[in-house]
Parts: sequence; C-alpha cells; structure tokens
Amino acid sequence: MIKPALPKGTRDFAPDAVRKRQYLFQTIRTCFELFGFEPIETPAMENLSTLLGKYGEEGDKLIFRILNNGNILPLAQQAKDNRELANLLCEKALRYDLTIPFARYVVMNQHQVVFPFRRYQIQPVWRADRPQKGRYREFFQCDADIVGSHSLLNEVELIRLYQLVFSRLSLRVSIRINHRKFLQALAECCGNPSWMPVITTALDKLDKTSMQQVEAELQEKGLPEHALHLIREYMDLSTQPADNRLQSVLELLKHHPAAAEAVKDVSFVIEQLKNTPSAWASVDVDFTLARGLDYYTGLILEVKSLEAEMGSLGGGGRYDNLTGLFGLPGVPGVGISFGVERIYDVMESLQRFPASTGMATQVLWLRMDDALLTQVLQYAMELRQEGIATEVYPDAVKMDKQLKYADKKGIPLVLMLGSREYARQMVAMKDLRSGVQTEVPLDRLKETIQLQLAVR
RNA sequence: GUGAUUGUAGCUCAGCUGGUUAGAGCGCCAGAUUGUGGCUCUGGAGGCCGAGGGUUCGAAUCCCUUCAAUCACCCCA
Repeated sequence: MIKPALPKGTRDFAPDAVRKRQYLFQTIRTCFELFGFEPIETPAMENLSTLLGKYGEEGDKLIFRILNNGNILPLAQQAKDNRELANLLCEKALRYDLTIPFARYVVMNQHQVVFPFRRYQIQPVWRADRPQKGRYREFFQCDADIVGSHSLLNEVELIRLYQLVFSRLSLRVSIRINHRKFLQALAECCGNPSWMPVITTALDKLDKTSMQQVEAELQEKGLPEHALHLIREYMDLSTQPADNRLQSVLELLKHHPAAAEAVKDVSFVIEQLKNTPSAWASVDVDFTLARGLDYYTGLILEVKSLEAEMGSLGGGGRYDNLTGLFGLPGVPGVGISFGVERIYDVMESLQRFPASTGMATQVLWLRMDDALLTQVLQYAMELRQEGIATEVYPDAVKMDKQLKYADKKGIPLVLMLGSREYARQMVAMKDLRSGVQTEVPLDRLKETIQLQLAVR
C-alpha cells in the first residue's frame, strides 16, 4: 500500500475552499473585464529556453523542469556536470510566472494582436521554492497587463483596478508606489550605477528589519561612507509629510535627470488618483519600495494588507522592453498581479468571505416510497429547469440519516413525498433552517420553494 | 541552499525526572426515536505513539539516524 501524500507545497481544495476560490477569481475576473482586459491562456509548460535567464540566477534554480521522455541515458552520459546534465535532459519546464509566457505570446502573435493590448490571465504557476506561510509551490496568479503604450494613464488605471478589486473584496490595503528611476538616480548619486541592485535589495528589506541593519548590509557590500549617508537621508524621506516628499527627493538627488523624470511620472499619477480616492485602498509614495524583478524600469507598485500580517498581496510595474528578449524591441508595457493564494489566506483569517459563495444544493428530496420514485425524479428535474439546485437522496436508508445528510450539507429545504402526501396531491416541505414543516400542493411546488428560499 | 521547532486516534491536543493494559475533547458509527435533522442521554469502533536503530530489566518518554510538516532566512505572490 502506498501512503497517500501530496508533493511538497501543493494542496487539495475541499468543496468549500473551491467555492471561495472561485468567488475570488470571479471577482477579479469581473473587474478585469470591466476595465476592458481580454483573457488569454498559455500552456502549463514552456520550452526551458524561453524561461531560463529571465528571473535571475536564483529564479533559474526555482524553475520546475520536465524530464524528457524516451531514451535519455546516452545523452546523460555526455554531460560533464549537473548543470549541463539538467539542460540536456530537460527541454521543457513548468511556467514560473505569467509575464514571460505573455511576452512570448505577444511576440509570436505580434501581427494579430491589436495594440495597445490589454490582456488578463488567470492560471497556475509553479516554483520549486521551499514552502512556508503564504508561499506554495503551485499557486495561481492573476495578471493584467497593457502592452504597446507608454502612457501613464495605464498606471493610473491599473491602480484604480486594484482599488476596485480590493473594495469589492472588502479588504483594507495600502498600495505603495515608487519609481525605478529614483533608485537609479540614487545609485548614480552614490557614485556607481552598478550599485543599484545592491541598494534596491537592501532597501526592500526595510519593512522587515531596521535601518541600521540595512546600512550594515550595504557597508558589508563595500559602499563608501558618503554613499551610506546619502542612502540614510533617502530612507528618511518616506517619513516626511507626503506633500513635500517629491520636492525633497529631487533636492536630495541633486536634480538628477532620472529623478526629475520619476517625479514627473509619480506626481501625474498621484494627481489623477486624487479625483477618485478609495476608502479601501490608499495610495502612498514610498521611496524604499524596490521590487525584486529586474525587468521593471518605471513606476513600480505593491499591495499590502492593512489588516493581516502577510507578504504582499500583489505587485507590478512598468517595463520598457520585455519582448526585446524574444526579438521584438520597442514594446513597452505595464502590468499588475494579484496574489490570490495570499488574498485567500487573508480573507479566510479575517472571515471576510460572504456567507454564501456559490450555488450549493437548495432542495433535497428524501427517498421515501419506492412506488413514487419516478414521480420524484421528474419533479426534481422540473425544479432544476427552474434554476433550483436539487438533489434526490439515492439510498433507501432511514430518514434520520437522510436528514442528517441535508443538515451537514447545509441544504435549506427538504421535500418528502410519501404515499400519504401523494394521495392528497401534496408534498411535505421542511425548512431545516427554522425546523418548520408545511404541506404544499404539488402543482404549486415551484413557486412555494422559490418564495421559501428567498426567506433568510 | 541555511537555520529553528514540531511529529501520539479522522481533527485539536494531554501523557511528570523512563515504570502495569496510552488518555481527553470534538468528529464518526449504533441505539434511545421502524415517517423527521440540530439538543440530550447510553454504548461502540478507531493507535506498529512518523520510520529505523541504540541505551535499559523496562522507552510515547533518553540518545543517534532518517523522513515529513510548520516557521524563519535567501528570494518571492
């Protein structure tokens, strides 16, 4: 016998969980559609070469590879080391995110797609990460991107999309925004543009650790004192009143052209958003927001829950040249992603899911008199035609057991058609929520049920 | 890849410095109730104490190894 188990970091979903997840997906999907995004889907697997080198060195290690079928032994013997072996034996891999497959899609379909292309995609991705809280090896991403447009209106709209979704989910979040060009300017003012990755990853840890630790890390990486001093002042900016922040950052970065551009972009976005403030999702400029992914070049953003301790619930940003990797330069884009698994976990812990997240069985016919089975099945079918979710209990067991079944499944109405009722052309209807039982004429069944179901 | 913690019934957990036959609550099954759920009462089933080895007269308990889960770091949604 094999002990049943799941691969690390994967999960089964019970009916109740699936309903809640579908509610989440549906809410997000509806909002995507409301903003005019169009759905696409891409395969679970991509050619390994499509994915390799797109997520940094760490990312490559976290890609799930698919072993080639067939006779692999001769090939395997040619390999000189593990790395070469893995690349020889695996031509395909599971997708790591939705953005790179989307970039491939755009390049392959460049003559069909209409630019600016607004697409959304809701599919699972896989990462060979070590699982922990809010982190799984198989999880869904919900991405919305607009490619083929430089306009900052896209950024504004995507933030409003975030605001719409989180208000519909009744989750209070903060959307932090920043601009990659501030970080670029900061690195250059520190004396070396190549320090930018070091500085950004260090700054990214600020909300987890202290300013001192960030400085220690940077010192360790060999940044000189004057650079550390500048970075310290830069970090202090985010504690200042929101109104003067943009002016202050510009002065601190000595009116560096990149910083000036960033100020222009950010103030445009902020200005536009002022007209439609959201009670659920505030927007704040945070100069220390970094975001790991290398391909971002403009405005970047990240969503955090204000109510639960959890990693980011989503993020995104502008990238100038994503499709360039696949031979189509000059297609800029901006996109956001919803971390539904984490949103689910937060909603669950805050009990923010609506009481009913989908259609469960509304009516159960008990199995009573076998002489009436044919009629019962017919009546059940008629109720379904009326849109009433209906079950017939299949086994001839005690009523006690059948009622307990209805109770456990949360079925509100139970119908009983025995010979006693049928003789008078009636059916016994019991509302399990109230415990009240009534008799209903068979020819008025549908209307009565609909009325009864409307009662809360 | 690094580190920490935890593995006992379907679930949540007790089980003292090693000492008879390993317990509780919830859940499950049956009955009280052969045409009526929830509440109550009565009874019952269910355990290689994660796995392997060691110490000991004796191990759920101590030691080693291993596996798994969880959490943190790295990185990320």
